[in-house]
Amino acid sequence: MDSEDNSSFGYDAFRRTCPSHTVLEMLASKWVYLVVCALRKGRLRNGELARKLEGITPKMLTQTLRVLERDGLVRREVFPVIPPRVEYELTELGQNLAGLLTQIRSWAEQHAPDIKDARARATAANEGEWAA
Amino acid sequence: MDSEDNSSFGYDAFRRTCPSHTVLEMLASKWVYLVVCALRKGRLRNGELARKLEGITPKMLTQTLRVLERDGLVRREVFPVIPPRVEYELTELGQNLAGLLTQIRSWAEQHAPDIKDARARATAANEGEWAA
DNA sequence: ATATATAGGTACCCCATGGATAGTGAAGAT
DNA sequence: ATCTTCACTATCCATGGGGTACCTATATAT
Repeated sequence: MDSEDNSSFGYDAFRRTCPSHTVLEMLASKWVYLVVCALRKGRLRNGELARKLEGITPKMLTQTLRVLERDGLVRREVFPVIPPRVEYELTELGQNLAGLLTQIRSWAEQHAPDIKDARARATAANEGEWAA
Repeated sequence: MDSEDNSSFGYDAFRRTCPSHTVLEMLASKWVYLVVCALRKGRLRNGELARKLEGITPKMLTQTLRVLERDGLVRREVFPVIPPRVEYELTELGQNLAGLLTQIRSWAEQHAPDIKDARARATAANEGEWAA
């Protein structure tokens, strides 16, 4: 009587050892979000992704793409030409996820002002605190 | 000509300086996911959360709750009794987000097997690699 | 012939963060 | 008097996120 609302298949992300927990850990990354969103509308090259994701370093980009490839969300295609050409695209599983992540991203964009306000209020409250 | 698909309000999570980017960073945390999901069905005490979220340490629980409170997603209510009693519940904004995060969690639970398989295949492929 | 640019990625280092463990305070039960 | 509960804090340590520099192999420019 405490598995409650887990979704139909016996998987429960609240349990540390559950596979879905590790999936959640993998998804819990800023760059995973953004890379998946960026690939949503079609395949992109490494350099194109690097330019689109402002502030990502080559290392983090590669690392993130490797994880996504390993987990079957992204497909990597190498063209044996010089200079090298590598393209990345979402798999079907990745497309599926991209829909949800895009919703999160939209939520973040829509509610950014609310959260900014909340933070400002929190800061103000804390600064008032030393007076008490 | 490259803001493309950002959602209607001029916010763009791909830009490092955009408020929505910092919101995404805040959401990109395993414990934020799980705490918000856990609070979805009603207010809970610190200890109840700790028991529900297997593996969370008191420090991470408090830290996560403080962030969520600061950002206006969670409300904290203290009852001045001994021993202390503190309850947490989602704000309206938090409820709103919880719907999306629960979808992600469901997705993780549904597709955990797919991803487990993909990881197994990736590992097998890498182990075959030394033979080539 | 040498130098430079390109594209994608690796190697190395550093520090911030996640995470574990122990401690705090106040009242009531034993 | 000591122990227990509850919600935290404080402190320490290790992991890994993140930055920078470098590498490879050719085509082009000089």
